[in-house]
Amino acid sequence: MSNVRVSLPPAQLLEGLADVFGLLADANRLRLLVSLLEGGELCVCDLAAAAGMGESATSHALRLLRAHRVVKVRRAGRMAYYSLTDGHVRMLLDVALEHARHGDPTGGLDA
Amino acid sequence: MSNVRVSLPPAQLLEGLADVFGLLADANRLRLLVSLLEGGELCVCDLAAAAGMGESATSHALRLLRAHRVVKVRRAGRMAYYSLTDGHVRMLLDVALEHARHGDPTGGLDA
DNA sequence: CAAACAGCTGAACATGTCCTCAGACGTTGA
DNA sequence: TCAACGTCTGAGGACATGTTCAGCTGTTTG
Repeated sequence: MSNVRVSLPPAQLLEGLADVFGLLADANRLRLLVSLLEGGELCVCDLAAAAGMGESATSHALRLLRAHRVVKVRRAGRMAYYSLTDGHVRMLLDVALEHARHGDPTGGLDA
Repeated sequence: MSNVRVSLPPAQLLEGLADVFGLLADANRLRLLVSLLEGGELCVCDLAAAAGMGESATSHALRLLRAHRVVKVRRAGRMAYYSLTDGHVRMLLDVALEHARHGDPTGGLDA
């Protein structure tokens, strides 16, 4: 052992960070979020169609994203319109997408 | 239904993105990565100590990160020195940490 | 009102994840 | 050579995750 001292961020911060990354760690949720990033405000059935997933699964996914304040709802009659909450997630999404799209082909990451 | 057309990135890109986020979706792995971000190049036992996890668990985690080209190894005798691969992950880590540390307190994300 | 609609929810099930344990390997030092 | 060391690995089990299914609420329409 080599007496290395590394000062890590507090556990709470890391757990929170891991949670947020966890929300982005699912292709279907990414589809929903990217749809919202482009579409602005969409209802559940449109989101389901866009992401190609069942409406129940979509609802479950949105529930999760909502619980973490990543998306917000506006209810109008029997419709529920979802949109992105301004926050870190939006930025992470932007950054990740930007670099994944026309990113380095030999890029540091595979898939 | 409202005839909304949203053009999503190809499935392969989204899957890959989700995979990468998945790697960051664990507090222990984050600890390892942040340690490497600060420490530069560390051996398994130091990483284990820094992250406060067992050496077997550390090895398993590093194996995963290695398989995805997020970290690389340099072997010297019976030691294995790990370091970050330059790539998207490093940037995502930087961005996320930066904004999580002195980020907005009312921030767009909870935990 | 009744039926269709949009969405929400909980249960059940299948997968996946991450840890520990035990043991293996090659390396180093006595 | 033998034992300690650093690391790696597979098996096993506990736990989390994501989907579907069935049924529910509230809203609009015929």
